[in-house]
Amino acid sequence: MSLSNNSIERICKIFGYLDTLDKQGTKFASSLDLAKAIGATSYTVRKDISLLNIIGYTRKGYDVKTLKEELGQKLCLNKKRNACIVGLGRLGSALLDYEKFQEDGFDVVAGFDSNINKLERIRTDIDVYPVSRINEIIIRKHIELGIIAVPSEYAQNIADTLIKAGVTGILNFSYVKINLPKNIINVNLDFTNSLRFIAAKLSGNTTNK
Amino acid sequence: MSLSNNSIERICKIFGYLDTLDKQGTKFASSLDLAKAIGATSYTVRKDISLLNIIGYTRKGYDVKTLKEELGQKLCLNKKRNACIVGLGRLGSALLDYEKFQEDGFDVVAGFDSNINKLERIRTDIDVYPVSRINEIIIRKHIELGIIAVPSEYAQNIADTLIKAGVTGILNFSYVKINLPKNIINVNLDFTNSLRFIAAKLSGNTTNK
DNA sequence: TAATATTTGTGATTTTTTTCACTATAAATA
DNA sequence: TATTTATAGTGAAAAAAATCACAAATATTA
Ligand SMILES: NC(=O)c1ccc[n+]([C@@H]2O[C@H](COP(=O)([O-])OP(=O)(O)OC[C@H]3O[C@@H](n4cnc5c(N)ncnc54)[C@H](O)[C@@H]3O)[C@@H](O)[C@H]2O)c1
Ligand SMILES: NC(=O)c1ccc[n+]([C@@H]2O[C@H](COP(=O)([O-])OP(=O)(O)OC[C@H]3O[C@@H](n4cnc5c(N)ncnc54)[C@H](O)[C@@H]3O)[C@@H](O)[C@H]2O)c1
Repeated sequence: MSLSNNSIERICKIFGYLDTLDKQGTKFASSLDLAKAIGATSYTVRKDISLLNIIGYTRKGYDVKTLKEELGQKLCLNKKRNACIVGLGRLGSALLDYEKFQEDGFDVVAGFDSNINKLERIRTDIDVYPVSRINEIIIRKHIELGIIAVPSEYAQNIADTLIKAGVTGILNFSYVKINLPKNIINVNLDFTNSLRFIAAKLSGNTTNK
Repeated sequence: MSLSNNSIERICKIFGYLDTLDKQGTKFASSLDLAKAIGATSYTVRKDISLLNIIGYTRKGYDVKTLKEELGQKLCLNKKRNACIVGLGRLGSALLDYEKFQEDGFDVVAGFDSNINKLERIRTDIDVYPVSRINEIIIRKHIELGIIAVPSEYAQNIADTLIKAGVTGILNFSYVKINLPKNIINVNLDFTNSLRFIAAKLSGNTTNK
């Protein structure tokens, strides 16, 4: 099996939308329904799904529950994974209390910060620790994913620490690109770049593809 | 001029990195330096830049200050734009106090929430208002960009309200895709999808392109 | 000054991605 | 039951994107 990043991204969105549909009690969804919900075309959706050898039903579309199950299986989205958040400032503490991660199978089981006072003051159900304990806790709690919400100048260092401890996936909210071994999967979310993208498109001297 | 979304995204990242280089005092950057910093190849970077008719210097690369200025000009990233945040909960209030938006030319000039108690309790330098005043304030403060951080079920409604008031760009942090007229530019940032993407790639049964 | 090394700029090529166009199928309807 | 309609599946075509390859330019070094 071999999917492009674009296909993976689309399928992840479809997966999320199927969850919404399922909770609403919707039984079937056509490729066009799915396409609209994720901002793609129906051809692309059908191609993506058929790349995974999943089939739908003529004149009905895809069975919501089944498709979600199968997509989840093929992309390993059904398996729960443990995550931690490093940097419990404004953004990190918001993330720490975002229950949806858990609902979606990403269990945030630890938070880390370098500021001991902050650790004492923080109110949350999730265990929080000083950064000095990253290695120990990641191993003990089998943490696979690291979410980085420290000031950008420390992001690379924290990433290195996380990886040394065994984390294999990193979601980085700082605005620096971190350099990682290529077996580590990494996504950078820089909100400023999203605003820039919007501003650039608004300026209009670009295609709209 | 006509740039693909991919090119725009890369250029936005380059723009941000040039800012970092400039602050460090770095004078020149080669296409390879830029490529590494944004996770692309040097060819692609050179193509992107030359699509904008910007030229570099043989054996030196690009002049950091000049390139930043020119990219900013071509993509309208130098112009300041006013933004507002709707939904001042955990995420929204973190965003409200994120100074970097302002440094990068995005002035967050208003926050809105439906909860009056929250508005009274919130501590921030930015003016906050009840949602009933969205229309009035957006017009009065010339707000072009709306950042949506309300619970997902209200996101579409808030988007409609923002657009009616004149906002033309939307950054949506909720997990629903909002439907918008096509002259409105919109980016959805769903963190769960980023984690899913990482999980899917970790599972390994995908290409690494 | 000559030789060398580095880096841009870009047309050509290759690869990837998307879209099209059409068949097959089965549900709904007459 | 026959007809119509909606929708999946998919090879082929088209479009888009990325990469290559190399000439041109100029800084550096010998
Ligand atoms: N606040 C936002 O809304 C927002 C928006 C976009 C991006 N970000 C990015 O997220 C990151 C955090 O931003 P923030 O606004 O939450 O900052 P913040 O200053 O509120 O919080 C940073 C936290 O990291 C901790 N910290 C500092 N160094 C550390 C280290 N070496 N190890 C562990 N913890 C450490 C601090 O004690 C603090 O609690 C930054 O990289 C920022 O660019 C934040
Ligand atoms: N907390 C996070 O870290 C996080 C992470 C990813 C995505 N999100 C998304 O961001 C959004 C906000 O999440 P949150 O955790 O900050 O939620 P929250 O419950 O802490 O805050 C939501 C805020 O929106 C306000 N609100 C509710 N309805 C409103 C309306 N109609 N108009 C204006 N304001 C309204 C509430 O009063 C509250 O202050 C959600 O869509 C969530 O999915 C949050």
